[in-house]
Amino acid sequence: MLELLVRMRNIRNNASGEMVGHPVTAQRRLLLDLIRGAGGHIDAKEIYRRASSQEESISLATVYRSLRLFKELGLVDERRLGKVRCYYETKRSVEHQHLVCKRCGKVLEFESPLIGELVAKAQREYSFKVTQAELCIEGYCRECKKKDS
Amino acid sequence: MLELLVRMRNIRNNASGEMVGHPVTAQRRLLLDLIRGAGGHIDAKEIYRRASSQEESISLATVYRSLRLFKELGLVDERRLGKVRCYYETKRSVEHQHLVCKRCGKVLEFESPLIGELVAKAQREYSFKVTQAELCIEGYCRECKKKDS
DNA sequence: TTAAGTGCAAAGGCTTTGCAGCATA
DNA sequence: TATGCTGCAAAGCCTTTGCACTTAA
Repeated sequence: MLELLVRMRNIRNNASGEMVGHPVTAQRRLLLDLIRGAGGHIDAKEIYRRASSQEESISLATVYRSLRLFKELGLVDERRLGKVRCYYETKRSVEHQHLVCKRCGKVLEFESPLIGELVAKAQREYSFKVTQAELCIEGYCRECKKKDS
Repeated sequence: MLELLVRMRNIRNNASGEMVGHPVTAQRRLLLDLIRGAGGHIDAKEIYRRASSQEESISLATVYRSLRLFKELGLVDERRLGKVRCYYETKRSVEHQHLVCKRCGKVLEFESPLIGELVAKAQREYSFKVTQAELCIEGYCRECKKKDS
């Protein structure tokens, strides 16, 4: 946690080239804590709901503004899973992808070196500079598969 | 084209088990034509813009309702590329994925058998019944890469 | 002290829906 | 003729923004 806050405080260069920081406010600390504690796959509304219960006056606007900042600083990843909503999770060292159940909404994590190969292929064949690769697999999880049949 | 309309007309079962169809209206014909003619990656607003120029009174609601029907009938695929918008394209035999340029918005198509392997792995390891797999790669295309550096 | 963050409320963009009238089969 | 599609306008959902006030450093 500490290192994230340090990173927040020392990340920009101002006009004179000095390193200047983003103030570490109580709200930002709380939100980052919540996202880290959520273990991945939490959306803005749920972050707001949990934050409100600890800090009644926090606003949804602050949640979105903080999420944008965290993204820019590389502290969290934003993923668009399923239909509409964005989900957030703190950045992890190992790349992973998601399986989303269309019936119960459960999100499973999924890892494979093949993703890296796909990215490499895109770079090679299209001279494309890849900044992000997202595989979203939709379907039905083990339990929901049974229930439906 | 013809076969798509036939499909639309004969796709449902009513309460008595007879096949009944969705009426083929002028609007649906026009919209399906436009989507097929667009060669992929067209969004609802653009579909509406083009449709309006041929049929002034058509409404955006009809565009969205038709898109939903086409999806349900399996006539078109809906893909969420980049940040927010959905793009539509007529269903093709070969599965493919997309590379989206963050600078100019261009969408490149991308094919690889590795996707199939990933899906197979998900099914195997998680007992997951996969209905859709979408890989969205973001980054910078050849031209924009040059311009930026 | 001062640049930057915050809450609030309003607005924005995309998509869906209620309703009365109209068209397809 | 009867089911169900259409246009219109309003609403819904998620996200962003303008403004005046407050706060971290």
